Amino acid sequence: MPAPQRVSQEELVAAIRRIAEDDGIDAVTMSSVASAVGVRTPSLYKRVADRHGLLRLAADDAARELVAELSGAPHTEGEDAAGRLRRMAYALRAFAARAPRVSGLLFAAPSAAAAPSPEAGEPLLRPLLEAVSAAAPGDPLPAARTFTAWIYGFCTMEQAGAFRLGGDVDAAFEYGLDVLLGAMTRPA
Amino acid sequence: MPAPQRVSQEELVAAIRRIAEDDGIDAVTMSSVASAVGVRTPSLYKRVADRHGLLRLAADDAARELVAELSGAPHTEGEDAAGRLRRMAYALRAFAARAPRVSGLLFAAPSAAAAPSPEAGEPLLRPLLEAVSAAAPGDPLPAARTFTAWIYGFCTMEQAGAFRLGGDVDAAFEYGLDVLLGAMTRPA
DNA sequence: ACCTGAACACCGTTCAAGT
DNA sequence: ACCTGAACACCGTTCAAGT
Repeated sequence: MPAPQRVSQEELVAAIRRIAEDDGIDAVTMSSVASAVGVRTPSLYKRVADRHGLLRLAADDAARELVAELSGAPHTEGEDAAGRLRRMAYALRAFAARAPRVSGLLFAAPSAAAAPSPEAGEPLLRPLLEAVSAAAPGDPLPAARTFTAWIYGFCTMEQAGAFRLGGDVDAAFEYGLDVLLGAMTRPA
Repeated sequence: MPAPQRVSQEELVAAIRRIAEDDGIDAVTMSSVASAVGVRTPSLYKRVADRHGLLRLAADDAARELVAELSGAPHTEGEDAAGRLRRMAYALRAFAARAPRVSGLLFAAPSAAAAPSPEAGEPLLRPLLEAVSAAAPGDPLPAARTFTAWIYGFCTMEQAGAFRLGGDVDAAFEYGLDVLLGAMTRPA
């Protein structure tokens, strides 16, 4: 006798992300998620291949949300490529601050199986590469890699509490952004 | 009746690091480490408060090793601060390539309890900060944070296989290094 | 002083059985 | 078609007992 799904995808993803942000990635267990959505553990295997699948669900959802934010922001009329990159950098950092646990999954998942699926990750990388291409003369790849390495490293370290020497972290972010955008837009 | 320790600190740390690099951080369990050094699980609690303590042991050891390499390299006579930073960057990247799993612990441990202890981490950060101070005019903190964020992000992404678009990854490293050192040594 | 066996509460995962 | 109870092999951790 056919039976309809008891928990929606939205409920499931919301529960995973809530647990991740409240109690950490390690707290996202089959048990905790199952009991959060009111079901027994084995039922989750109908939705997901294994525990990493739960994390990928959260990562994909975060990627989708971030993509929506990046493309949702109004393209100011006279905005140049450097300005677009700057806006993206702010959005990425704000997202990392708002959802530190899942945003860690976006760029450096504990396992490839917990990383966003290629289909979810690609729309996140593409606009970044496009903006770098538009801003930097010549080969955009080294510039894009420098930019993403820096912003990923900065947000990760900030969220990990690695900036322990005091000082103004916002100012350090601006400094880095200025350095990178300056170098990219300066003709080689 | 007093009894001497059965496994040396060196054996213990070596086993942890070997398991971490061979099978991943998740494979560093009380059980796997205990059986690798030929002892029962509960015995490990004489050496370490909990599982994160095992990871910290590895992280501290990696930090010590890296510090030795950084300070061991011969100070070329006429070397300036930018040259010293460049050498450090090469050393960090080489270490990340050689010991990707534990080097991940160095900068972004899954938990603060698994991060290097302050005493082990400080000698790693200090020479970096000093070199940046010597190279960059003005406040060294933003410059140092930009440098460490970039190099951490680059090495992590490289080791995670995140640079999937082909191209010359070495060239991207040189590009980023040139950009950052150039900006730091240029007067503001 | 160090090590151990036994025990506890917890995991992820599988699978036959229920509806 | 989805859900479940029961079972399995595995964790981390504690602690009283051994030497």
